[in-house]
Amino acid sequence: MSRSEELKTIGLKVTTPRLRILNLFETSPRRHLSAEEVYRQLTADGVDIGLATVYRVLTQFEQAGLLERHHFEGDRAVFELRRAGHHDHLVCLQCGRVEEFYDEAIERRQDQVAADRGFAVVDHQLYLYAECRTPNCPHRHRDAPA
Amino acid sequence: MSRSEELKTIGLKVTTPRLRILNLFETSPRRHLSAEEVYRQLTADGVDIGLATVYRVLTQFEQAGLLERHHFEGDRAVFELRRAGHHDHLVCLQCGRVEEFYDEAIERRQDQVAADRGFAVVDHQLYLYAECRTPNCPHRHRDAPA
DNA sequence: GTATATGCAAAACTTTTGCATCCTT
DNA sequence: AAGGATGCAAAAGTTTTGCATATAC
Repeated sequence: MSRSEELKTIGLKVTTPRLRILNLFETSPRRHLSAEEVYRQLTADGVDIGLATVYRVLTQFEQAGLLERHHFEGDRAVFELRRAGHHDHLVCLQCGRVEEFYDEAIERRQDQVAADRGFAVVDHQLYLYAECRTPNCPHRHRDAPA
Repeated sequence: MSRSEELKTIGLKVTTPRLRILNLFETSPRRHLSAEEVYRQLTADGVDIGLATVYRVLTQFEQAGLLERHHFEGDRAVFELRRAGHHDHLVCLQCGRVEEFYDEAIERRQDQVAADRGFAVVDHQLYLYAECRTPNCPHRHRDAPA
């Protein structure tokens, strides 16, 4: 499905800001972006776009299931393209890099824990904050931009 | 250990705002409180305190390991007394109530997942967002104050 | 008495909203 | 042509900071 079709499918008109934002998430090496980062990147790419539009589009994409919103540590939300499979996140405390993982056993236990209490899991967020054990870890400090 | 001793242990002077905030977390039926909620509750109790002080003290308590900071869904952070055992959170999507749980199998798998990737888990956050399956769930809507 | 803590006000930062204009269909 | 989308500016909400005063030790 093309990007334009993808937008139409979710009932949104095909506009430049929406296409550029979608394109950014699909091509950026950084998979987790804040609204501010999206705005700065597109502006740097010469796109005439307002920060308010970025916020509106990100929220729309989230509601349509195209993006996932995360609240890692810190104030601002970051967004990520919702690809085929669900996954959780491991955040490196040295460099801030985010690794993704999926563990079937953890998923099953979550459902079980909820069921034991009379609940059914609708969604979940699991973040592991961890230190790299690799000798001479080449990662930059977490505050460094990527 | 008394509350005063607890404060001295972490290198903070024993002041009224700090004692009242600590006392609030130790006695409140609501275990998860935002800065604004702490401020409103203490003000209602007749304590003369500023919102800025609440933020400062909460941050100090977090750094001292007395409180844990959470970013559930939404913008503002909530704080919780760090009691004996670690636990994770199950948030009811009907009423916003937070249930706590601890699952040894999940904890073990988290360590394993990180180890497989060359990391050691320092901290983690796991939130389950779930729907109550109890017939005639008596819970209020999630926006209702508790 | 000295260093720390506080309250208030102002600032900084993130996100949302009002509105006139522009664009998609 | 009509309704939705955009950009800008202003507003709203959360958290931090500057500073004079007050408090703990």
